[in-house]
Amino acid sequence: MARPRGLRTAYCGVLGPGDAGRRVSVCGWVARRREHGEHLAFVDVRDHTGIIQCVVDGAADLRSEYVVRITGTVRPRPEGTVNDRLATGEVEIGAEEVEVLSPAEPPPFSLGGRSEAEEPVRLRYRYLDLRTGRMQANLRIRSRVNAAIRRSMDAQGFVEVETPLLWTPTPEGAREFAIPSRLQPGSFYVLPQSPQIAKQLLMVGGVDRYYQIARCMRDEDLRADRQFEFTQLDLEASFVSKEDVWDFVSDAVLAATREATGAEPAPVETMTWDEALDRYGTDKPDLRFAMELVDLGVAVAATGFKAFQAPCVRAIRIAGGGALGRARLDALTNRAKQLGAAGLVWLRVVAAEAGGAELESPVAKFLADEERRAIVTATAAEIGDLLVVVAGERAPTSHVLGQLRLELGQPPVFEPPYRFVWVSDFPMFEGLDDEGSPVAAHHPFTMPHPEDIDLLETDPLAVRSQSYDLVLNGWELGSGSIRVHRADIQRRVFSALGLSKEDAEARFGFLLGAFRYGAPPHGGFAFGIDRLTAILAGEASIRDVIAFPKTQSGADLMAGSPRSLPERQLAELGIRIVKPAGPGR
RNA sequence: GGACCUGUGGUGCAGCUCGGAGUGCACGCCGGCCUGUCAAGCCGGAGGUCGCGGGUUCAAAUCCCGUCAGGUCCGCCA
Repeated sequence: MARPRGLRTAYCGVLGPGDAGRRVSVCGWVARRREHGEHLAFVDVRDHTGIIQCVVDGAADLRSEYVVRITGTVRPRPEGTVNDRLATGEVEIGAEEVEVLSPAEPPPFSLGGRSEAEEPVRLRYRYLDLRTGRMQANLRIRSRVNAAIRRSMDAQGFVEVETPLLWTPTPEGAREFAIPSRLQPGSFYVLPQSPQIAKQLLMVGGVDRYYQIARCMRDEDLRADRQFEFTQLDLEASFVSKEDVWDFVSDAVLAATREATGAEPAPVETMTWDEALDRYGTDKPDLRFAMELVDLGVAVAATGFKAFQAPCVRAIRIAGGGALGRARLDALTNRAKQLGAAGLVWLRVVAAEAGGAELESPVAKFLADEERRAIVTATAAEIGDLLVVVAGERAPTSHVLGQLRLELGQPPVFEPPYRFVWVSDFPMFEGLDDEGSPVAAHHPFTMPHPEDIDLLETDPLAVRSQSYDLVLNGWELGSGSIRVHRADIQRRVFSALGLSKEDAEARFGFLLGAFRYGAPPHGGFAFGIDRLTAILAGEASIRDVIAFPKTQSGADLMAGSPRSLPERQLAELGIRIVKPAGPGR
């Protein structure tokens, strides 16, 4: 707690019996008042530390949210009037002087009430919303998360370097925000979607270990976990392996978790992308709950049941799900189809006449006795459970079951425990573009897996990369990779991407130029601080850990952005509006 | 670009399925009373374009169409 200065000699929320007898001045907002005629009034004063009851002998001409300075003597409350629901409930201030520093109109919504206002109202009056305990706590958690990350980076020898916000357009990746140049009308800067290229140039520049708590801007659609502008811990280091990068980042996120929650988090786990897909049906597994995907390939290898004659047959076990009714099961089937499955087979695990478990299902008659037994064994199913089976190609089958797993079992993202996991060995390329060329899964400067480099020319889709994601409770916190630092490998990657030498030069010329002058092997990472903070603060949306966030349509309900610009300003920038998107404001 | 949910005094809700006078609840607000309250209490009062536009109907908060805003998600986010 900071030492009180200025108009105050004490903070409201920390006064206790030990302060009895002290003459103090507290400053804050009137949270509530309880008046008893002209002889007695109770005024609850709130600052960022909490609330203290002040007792005024006489009338108190105060209203909610008036800003006041109250001077008086701290005293124990009279017997029988202690409020044990209030941290300061054992004491009160006998007010001797009440100063109104600033009167206030009644706020549009209650700041300490039982029910919270809806988000549009909170966002319109964000400066009031920030006064609530929830937002005060969230901003302070965020500050401590940042501080813990900075301490960790500093202790690991990282150098904080700022990179430009006015950057140059890069043709790949997320849609960029464009900034018109006044001095060179018709030319543009862009706001960085990440400092990716800048930090690689810092490695060429011999910085060795760089980090930055960096703002990034992406002009893509918004979500609960995505804003136009967001903050990430961005880092890059030279002469390191991916395990080194993992150590750097793990230290920072675990320190932040300790700092924000006071609890000791489990070490960060590791898993390959293949394993994540097979066990959880997603590249961002939530390890807090089981319901893992079980492969039934062996169990039904020789089946006569057509639906199970597929390259991949997998199941999830829903403990106690046997009680689900027909309507619920039909809904589950429809959901699976909606997600792209050909169908869904459900099997209830019931007690068998001969003892043990047997399966009850519309399709049970198509399965041989030993197949049903093998399924029960493979899934470790118990009586009363429900098994849900999907068959088809490996990736879509896993994705459908992974999604069903989340919809049936996933707790809110912020619910402890905090299960961090590194997911590594992503494929280098995912799918093909319109021209039949592979598409980079991470970015084209990602180093291929050393065992797979020679597949670049023969089987590019089978090439694994040295990239990795950090996942927490099913949210992707960030991603990184060991980068290509050698011209020959870079040429082969570009070639695999269908990029000619000329195209590569035109798109990434200045980076490739830098690499000609001695680039150290390097790798790095970036993770979203908004997302990490939201989870640690117990929030399901990053808007609640951002002071002034935007709505899903990209509007700032308080400031009124975006808006049109005066004609004069547009002319100066050499901009003419062709199609007004709307009436403007 | 698409799917779904929401929109009713300042705030949070109910009313909508089955159309019948802006009906109701809680909080807040204004005034009065009240010397130990703490979600203070008691009495009284004010406050509404039922998001907006159109349609159906004798009659629309309620049914239909469109639209705007907010949210969740898909696409998108190398």
